[in-house]
This record gives sequence, C-alpha cells and structure tokens, in this order.
Amino acid sequence: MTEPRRRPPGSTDVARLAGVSQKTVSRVMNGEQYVSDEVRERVLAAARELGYRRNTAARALNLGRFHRIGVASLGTSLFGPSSLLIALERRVREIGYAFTVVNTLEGEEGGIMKAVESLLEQGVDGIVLSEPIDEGQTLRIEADVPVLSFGELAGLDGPRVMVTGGSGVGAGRTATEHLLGLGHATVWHVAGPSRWFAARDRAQGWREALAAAGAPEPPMLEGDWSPASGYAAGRILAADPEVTAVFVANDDMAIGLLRALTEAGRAVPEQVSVVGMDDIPSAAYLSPPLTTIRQDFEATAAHGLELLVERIESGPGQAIRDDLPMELVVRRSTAPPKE
Amino acid sequence: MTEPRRRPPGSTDVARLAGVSQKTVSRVMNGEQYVSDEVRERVLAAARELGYRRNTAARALNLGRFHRIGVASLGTSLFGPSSLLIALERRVREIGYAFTVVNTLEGEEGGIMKAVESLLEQGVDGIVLSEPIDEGQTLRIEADVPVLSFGELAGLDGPRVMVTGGSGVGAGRTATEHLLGLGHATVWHVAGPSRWFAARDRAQGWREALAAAGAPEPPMLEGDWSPASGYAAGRILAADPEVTAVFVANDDMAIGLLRALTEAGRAVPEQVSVVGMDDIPSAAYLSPPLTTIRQDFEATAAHGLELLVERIESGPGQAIRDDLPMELVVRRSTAPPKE
DNA sequence: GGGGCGTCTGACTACGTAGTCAGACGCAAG
DNA sequence: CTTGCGTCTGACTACGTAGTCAGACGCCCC
Repeated sequence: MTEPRRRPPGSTDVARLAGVSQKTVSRVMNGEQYVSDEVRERVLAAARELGYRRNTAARALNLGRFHRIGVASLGTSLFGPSSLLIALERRVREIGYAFTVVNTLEGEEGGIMKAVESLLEQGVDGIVLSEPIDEGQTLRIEADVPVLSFGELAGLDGPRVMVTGGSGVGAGRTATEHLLGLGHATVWHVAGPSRWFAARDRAQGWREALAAAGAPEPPMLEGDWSPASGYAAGRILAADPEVTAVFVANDDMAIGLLRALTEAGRAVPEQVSVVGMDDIPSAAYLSPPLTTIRQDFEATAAHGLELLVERIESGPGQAIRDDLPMELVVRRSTAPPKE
Repeated sequence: MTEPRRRPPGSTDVARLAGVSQKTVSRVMNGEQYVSDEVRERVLAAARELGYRRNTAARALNLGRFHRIGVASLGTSLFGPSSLLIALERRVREIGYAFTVVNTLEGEEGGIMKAVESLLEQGVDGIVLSEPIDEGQTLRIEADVPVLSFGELAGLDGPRVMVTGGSGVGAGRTATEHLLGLGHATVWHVAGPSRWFAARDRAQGWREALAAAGAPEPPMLEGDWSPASGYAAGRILAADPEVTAVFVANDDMAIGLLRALTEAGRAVPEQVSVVGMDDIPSAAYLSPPLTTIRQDFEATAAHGLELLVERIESGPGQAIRDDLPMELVVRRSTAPPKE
C-alpha cells in the first residue's frame, strides 16, 4: 500500500457522485444555461461535498488562455511604483484575471527583457511594464502577447505593443507653473534618475513651463529618488542665493532637500519654495508641510488595463498616448518670493 | 480560409522539425541525461527557430504541480509590508517558483479567507500570509496546500499550516531598552492598529521590557500606521510633561508625532526622545534624524520560504517560532532625559 | 398525428507535456 | 560468439477540462 497521496477531486469524481456526466459538471461550474435546476443542485452539492475546485492547469490547457496578466516591475518600495502596483493588482482582479509580478532588480543587465521572458514562460495573456526605465537596448518582444507600457519605452518594439502615458509631463508643468505663478523668476529642478521615463517626463514638463513663461532654465540636478540624493542636491542649491523655488521630482528627495535647506539656514518657504511629487502620506506632516502633486494611480491602472484587456480579448487596436489626471496639493512649503 | 490564428508551437512541432520524437524534445527541454549531444543540438536549434516555449498549463496538468507560490497581502504601500513583499518575490523567483499576489483590501469582510480562496482557485503549491491581521474569525484552510504565516494568526488552523515570527517582540523590547538605558523613567508607546499582529508583537515587547526593568507601564496609544494618527497621538503626549520617551510602532507615525511635538514646543530629543520602527529611507533626514529599528526582510522572507518549500516538496515537518534579526539604528531623536 | 423547435444531457475528443515501458544499439567481459 | 549492461530513443498514455456534435424528450402548432 503506497502513500495515500490522494490527488484533488476532478470533475469526473463530482460527476460520479452526482450521477451525471463529466461534461454536465463542467457546464454547471461554468454557469452555462441548459442545465435543469434539479441537476444543477445535485452537482453543486456533490462538488461541495468533495471540496471540488476547477483545475486551472487543465482549463488553461484546454482554453489556450491563462487569464493571467503579468507585470514586470522594479522591486522598489518607492511610493509611486508600489502604489501603482497595488492599483494594478486590484484592477486586474476586478476584471477577472490572475496577477503575477516579476521584479527586475534595478541595475541588472537587461533586467526588463529577462522579466518579460520569465513572464512569457509562466504563460500570461498580457504583460504590463509598470515602471519602464531605459536600459539602452532595444526591447523587442517576439511573442504573440500584448504588452502595455506606462511611458514611452525607447526601443520597445513588437507586434502588439501599446503605450499609455502617466502624468509626468503634465505634473512637471503644473508644479512649475504654480511656482512661477507665485512670482518666482524661475524654478530649479531636482530630477529623478534619467533612466526613468517618469523622471524624464517630469523634467520635460518643467522645461516646457519655463519656456512658455519665458523664464530662464537653470541647470538641472539629478537625484536617484532617495532622500539622501535630495539632501545632496539641497546642499548645492542652498549655497546659491539665486535659488528661490525648486521643483523636486518626488517627495522623498524633497525631504532630503528640506533638511539640507534647514541646516543651511535657508527658511522654507520664506527664502525658498519647494514643490514635491507623490503626496506621500507624511508629506502633510513635514516641516513645513509639503506642497506636492498627487497622481491618480487607480485611474492610470484602470485605463491602461482596459486597453490591454481589449487587445487580449479582441485583437489589435490603435495605440493611445495621453496624460492622466493629477492634482496639485498646496501646503506650506511654497510662497511668493520674499524680496 | 479562417483567421490564421496560429497557436504557439508545441513540442510536437519542434520534434517534427528536428526529426525526433516529441518525448525526446521533452527530454532535452528538461535537461535530462541520456540524450546524445548531436540530437540535443538539433532539438535546441529547432526550438530556437520556432520560438518554442514550454506550455506551463500542460506541464502543470501533467505534473500536478504549478511551481507557483501565492501571497495574500494587504494592498498597502506601507514601507514594511511592501518591503517584505519585494523580498518575497525575489526569493520566490530565486528558488524557481512563480509568484502570485492577491491583495485583501483592509476592512473587507473575511478578506484573508477570500484571498486564500482565490489563490487556491488559481492553483498554487504554497500560500504565504504576509501581513496577517486578526479578522476575528477562525481561518480554516481545508486544501492540501501548505500555508506560511508571518506571525501568530489567531484561529489559523488547517492540516499544513506553519508560522514563523517576524521581529516584532524583539524590536519592541530593544527600542524600549534603549530608551530606558538612556535613563528615562519609563517609555510611552504609540502602537499600530491592534488587529495587526505586528502591532501586538511590538507592544508586547515594549511591555516585557518595561516589566523587566520594573518601570511603570503608561497607557498605550493606538494609531493606524499613518502620520496623521501619529500626529494625533503626539498632541496628546505633548500635553503631558511627564512624557520624556516614546516608542512609536512605525516611522510614519513617528513623523506625525515629531511634528506634533515640534508644534507644541517640545524639543526632540532635549525634552522628548523618540524611537521609530522600519528605518524608512527618509528617517535619516527628518528633523531631527530619527532613531529607529531596521528589520531584515530578506532574511525573514528567505527563512519563511525555506520552511514552506520544504513542506511543499517533502511534506510536513514541525512548526517553528522564532524571532528574526533586527537592528537598532541610533540617530539624533534620542538622548538622556534633560533634568 | 406529424413536424418542428427549444431544452437538456452525454459520448467523444483535443489541448501539450512528461512518466512508463519497451526496444535498439554498442561495447566489454566471459 | 554470447551475455549483460549502459546508453539512447520512441510509442503509448494520463492528466482534467471544455468544445463539438448527436440524440432524447416534451411541448406547441397546424
């Protein structure tokens, strides 16, 4: 007598117990019509009794689809990316798909491509590149799987690729316009790492707003999203008395910047105004409370996934590029210039 | 002529092209021995040419295993949970499994059970409850799938359940001992929501340390992890001149607390010392830089998953309960009491 | 009473992989 | 030369589900 390693019950077992055919069980489990109430009841009772659960593998094999969406993400606990990931998960589940994540450690060679390959091997119906960064190589995805990228990923190419915008450019523009509107002669910018398209977008929005207002464009500083890098940038900016307004590409860097300004005796907002981005939960409790920009990750996720699922279920459509809604949250870190 | 909806190539197609049997292709793809180099080469070439990828569904169906680990998480961008999730993903992939997340919106009725059910339907070989919270109901998991819970989940019951500790109790003890060691008569505590076992553990560590030192136990305040709730707690504590030392259950709440103290004119650390927990990246850049406790999520994830995979691959073993390493990071928010 | 249609059910089969078993071949030892 | 063993390969089959197709039955209408 071998190990009683009983395999889980299948539709055949349920069928036997209910005294019907396997096919009828399948019909009941899929809620098809043309099953008498009496039979349906009997099957459901049998299924309950046996603890029956449909076998996903067999279903996927038969249907040729997995009902699974894979996300290649960046494995960072940064507020933006992780918020987007949560929004994606929720939305994916709402539309009846399963959810898989593969993280690509930043800096890893060809990380995104590896992540995509891993997703393809797992078998997914659609792929999302949630935080595309520029890895300096073309990213050609051969498989017959639609791919959604949040942000223009240079070199991304393939038969079924589509791109939808975040709110980067608009956000950069809004933040900069806010500061200019307060009367500042120009606005400095501490950007995120340039490999990130989100960082590029924000910087571009900043540039556009300056140009539109005819304001001079000061040299741009680049951080790595971390408070430490914001602090480093802050030390540089604090030393320059010309600096009266700064747009920082995320709140974490803004925290470091605030600290550097404080240490240098530059008062915020009296001497320097600061705008962050993300509206992290602690933004309202910093010293001073931070003016920042809040993105709507729920909307971003929903919009992108809608496009993706449409491709999955009915084939190609046209790509879309658009800015999604965002909101300026004015707190106490911005004010008109002192002078 | 119908739509040329070509299905992806299978091992049969590769076999035909390479002039071998389907079984031989399978052998090559699985790296089995007893295949001549010449045949192996031919098969690999054919596979490359066709863009062949093993069909996960068929594999899973045949093997009866999915090589997939599912995580029921909480859908929050809090630093702790999201860091743990990232560590889990990385580790799961390292050990050759696929990774699925299902988030349970907090507050949802029976959220964890629903998440687990969803994972079971998807077909996973093991389940991780990454941030167990007390939903006030027994959580009996019927399926023959091993479950790993990070933290003692009341009512969690089932044939193959195991629990491994986080570092909550030890962290609470360490933080409190640090403050007592500086000479404070006692230590106040702002806890996380009591439904979270992580919050309970930290509070218990705090209590244990006070008891061990013979210090009186002041009333405990409870927040919801957010800076706003820390701020609220801070306003209460700031009003009480007795308060000289506070252990806050996470850094976000500590930020709110710091702000409340500052607004009330209570200097940190001169009048009040504060210890947080998590060591979020911005902790070092707050005013003042925050003394806090750093957890080793990588180790936690690795340790737990090791247990889980052992259960998956070789059956039951004994449950383990242990505290994992953590580290006190001393910065400037703590000092001996003024007087 | 016969024809037609709507409702309900089941037999058969495909999906792609890997386990089992059998057999072919070459080489070494007796 | 025979025997035996190690190496290599393929035929057959199971895995659990759902699509296709065919058939049974009851009812309504002419």
